[in-house]
Parts: sequence; C-alpha cells; structure tokens
Amino acid sequence: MDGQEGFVEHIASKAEDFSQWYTDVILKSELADYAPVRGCMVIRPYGYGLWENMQAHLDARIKATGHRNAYFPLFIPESFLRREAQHVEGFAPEVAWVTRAGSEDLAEPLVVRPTSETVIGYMYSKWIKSWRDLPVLINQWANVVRWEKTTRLFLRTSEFLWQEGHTCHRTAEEAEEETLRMLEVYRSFLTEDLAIPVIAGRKTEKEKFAGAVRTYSVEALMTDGRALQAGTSHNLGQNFAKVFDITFLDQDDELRHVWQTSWGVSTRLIGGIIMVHGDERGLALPPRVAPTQVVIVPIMPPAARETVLAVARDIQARLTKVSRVDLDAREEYSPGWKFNEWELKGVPVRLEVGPRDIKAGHVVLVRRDTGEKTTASMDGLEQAVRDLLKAVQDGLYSRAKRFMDENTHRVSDYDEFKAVMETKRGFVYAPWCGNQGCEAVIKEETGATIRCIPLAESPRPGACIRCGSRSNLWVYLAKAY
RNA sequence: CGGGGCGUAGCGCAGCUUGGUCAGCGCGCCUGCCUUGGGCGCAGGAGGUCGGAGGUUCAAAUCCUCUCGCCCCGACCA
Repeated sequence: MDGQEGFVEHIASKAEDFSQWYTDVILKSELADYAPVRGCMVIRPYGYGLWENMQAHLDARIKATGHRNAYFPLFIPESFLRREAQHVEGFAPEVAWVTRAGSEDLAEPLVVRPTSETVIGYMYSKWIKSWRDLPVLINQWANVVRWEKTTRLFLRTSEFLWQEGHTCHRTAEEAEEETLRMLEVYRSFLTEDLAIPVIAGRKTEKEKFAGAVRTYSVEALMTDGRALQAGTSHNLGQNFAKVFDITFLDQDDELRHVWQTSWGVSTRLIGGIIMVHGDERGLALPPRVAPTQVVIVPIMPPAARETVLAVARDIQARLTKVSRVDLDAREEYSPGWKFNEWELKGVPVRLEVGPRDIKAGHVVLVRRDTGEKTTASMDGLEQAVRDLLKAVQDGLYSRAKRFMDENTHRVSDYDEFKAVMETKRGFVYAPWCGNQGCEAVIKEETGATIRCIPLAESPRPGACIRCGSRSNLWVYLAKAY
C-alpha cells in the first residue's frame, strides 16, 4: 500500500461527494453517532472532548470580559414565548412542547427552550431594581431544542449544545458596545483557537434574530464554498425589557427599561472545524482544541518490543508536561493501520519511535496538516513538539485564510455573480442598495443570501449588484448552511 | 414541507424483476499461531424473527396495502 489512493478507503472522497464525506468523517472518527430519536445525535467521547476544549477556551474569554456563568431552566411557560411578537413568530414553528406530566395534562403547556431570552428576562425583572445593579453580565452553557425539519450532524440537530450570554445595560450605547465586544470575542476565538478565519459583520433586517434590534455575526467559509454562520451577537434594544418589565431606577430618579444583548455559539462550530480543515484523509483538528495533540506510535518488532515500549512510555511522560499525548501501544493493529486511524481522527502530530530511531537517538515527527515528516532529537523533544503544535495551528489557519481569500470574488455584474454561485461558489463581495426586494430576488435567483455587512470595510461608492442603484453598502453574499 | 434514494449480521452490500436449497458475500468481532517503519498473513469460530403490521398464496426477503425510520438535494433555521 504505497499509493495515495489506498490510504482512506473507508470514507467517501471529499472532492467527489462532500456531503457523504462529511457524514463519514464524523461517524468513522467517532465524533458522534445517530441517536434513536429522529434528528438527535450522541456526541461520543472524542467529540465531547473536543467540545470541552472549545468550551474551556471560550469560557475563559467570556469570563475575561467580565461575565459569570449561571443556569436557567429547560422549560419555559408558553405565555413567556408569546410576549414578544417577533420572537414567537420566529421560533414557534420549531418549538417542542410538554403538555402532560404522568397522566395529567399541565395547566399551562411548557415549551422546551429554543433559546432563553424570555425566561432569563423574567428573572432579570425580579433581580434588577437600581442603576447600581447594572450591568448584568451572565452566560449559560446549556442545551436547547429546535425541531428542525431536516437535520445534519452538528450543523442542524433537534437538540444542540451551546452557550448563550444575556446581558442588561443602563444605556443603548453600553448595550451596543457589549454586542460588538462579544462579536470580537467570537472572532478571536474562531481565528486564534479554532484556526477558522471569519468575516465579522452586521446582519440585514431580513436575516436578524427574531426579537433583536440589530444582529451581528461571524461568517466562515467552508471548503465546499458554502458559508457557515459561526456565531451571533444580538443587540436586543428594549424589546424584551418592555415585555418583561425589566426596569431600574436611574440616578436621576427616573424609572427606565434596561438595554439588553444576547449572544451565542454552538456545537455547530464542530461542523465548521470539520468542513474548514478536513481533507481526503479525514479530520484535521487545530492543536489548541484537539483532544489528543500528539499520538505516539511505537514500532515494535517482537525482539525489540520491551525496549521500544520503555522508550515510548518515557517519551509519553515527558510530553505529558507540554501537551495532551496518547500512546497507542495496541498490538492487534499494525503501525500503518494506526497511521491511517489517527489521521482520520485528525490528531495534529504523530510521533513514531522504533528500533532504528532509538539507535539514532531521535524520533520521527509527522504533522497532520501537511504530512511533512521530520526527525527530532531526544534532547529537547518537548520544545520541538511545542513548536510543531504551534506550526500546525498556524499552518491550518493560513491555509484556511488563503482559501477564504481565494474564494472571495469581486464580480462586475449580476450574470457573473450568478455564474460564480453556480460553479465555484464562495463569498461574493459586492455593493447592495439596501432594498429588501433586491435581497429577496438575489436569494431567489442565485441561492445566495447576504451573509453580513462587514464591519471592517470603509464605504465607497458602487452600484448595487442586482439593480444598479448607487450605494455605499458593500456586503458579503454566499450560499449558506 | 417539496423532489430523489434507501431499510437483509456490528458496518457495507448481493439476492427481489420471473415467489419454492436465498439466509449469502466482504469487512469487522472471538480463539490460536504469526507479523509490525503506511490499513499483515494463516487456521478455526460466533452472529440475522430480511425495519414493523396486515394481506395474497400450498409457500413471501421477494407480490400488494398501510406504517415507522434514515440519507441526499431544495425551502427554513445556530
């Protein structure tokens, strides 16, 4: 088996059948499996370990910006959901209900939370009395349920895990600052920890969260050319404050409604990691969040078995101090089998050690992103591994960034735009007149939606890609998940 | 919710058109031996009410009806 083709015969080709490849990778790498309930999945230990590492990094960033964690209940009274008109309209179609307990019908039906603005708003109205109580900066890690019509592992499941932050502020300006602050937290988390480059921007009226005044998002580009909304941050204004009567007595003795935000990212990000970094051989996990960062594969001919194992265990002990390291000493699998297995699982660095290496006083290091093999001296191995993990993290980011840049198209007219969406897809960066009619027609005719109005760009005159009207508004468009 | 595809051993499948030695194959799994630098080899072995319920028939994995579930592509959403 020395040809490229034979390496990963157990998963579909990414180039030929992206969707099947995506599903195969998840199942075969043991990130997750289908549950007996329609649309639900089991996050297996390998996938959950990945999620825990993602949580740890993001949680630290959330706490570093002054927030604390709490936990609110799974069940929400039906009446709560109905109080905010846009909110109920947005979520009602996908809400799961509890109407009975044991053999008794409930006096008031409960919904299983699709998001927690309402129940948290209710609690905030009890807790907040004075301007001195503000801001309230609370986050929760939880599960939510949205009964989607069709589902996909990690990207869209009936139940998913996420964090949702819910804050209250004294002024509109503070709320807007908070909304943008958390968008930046997501941007840096995605780029620095997950090695996923993103476009940060504002959603259009049509695409914003049900009940928000303004929604911001970070948008990532998958390697099949479709965009993924990777995180959202909403400025809720006083919409929920008014219906839940969240008021405070201000310094000037005036009773005022608070200004709120909410923001979240979910296990959907795992789907993003797979589709941004994965390749024909399977997963490629960013070292910062990989459950296993280094796997040691000992080469153990019977005669050298004890010697090699002793060295491998010693290396494992040393590397444990600088990384998450596993030793794969299973005897029922050949080294070649293990190489493929760990590549499928996306482990960033593989360390091979056998009789030849021991004699030479070095080990073989192989990086997952490029497949590049190097040798590293036994002396200073810790530093070499640390450097290599950093290099893989950076390598994954640069590769993804280059892909996003190369697949962000400037088009000169509407026909070219349509052609791009039909062939290579990717982002299209173009002026838009701001008219919802144009937005709808674009979606109808090209399948692309306005992903966001970027924050970073400075406006300059252009002609709307659809109608030709003069506009300073440049937007990113793409087919989205 | 529209269009398409599919449910036969843990996984992937053949068999169905033309009912009757069709309960079969590959992988995986178990036992033993052997091997180990890119998915080793040999020998033996375990495992399936053919998604479910009705119906037709002397006889149903195969034909008919209903039903449950899954995947893909769209529309909707994180």
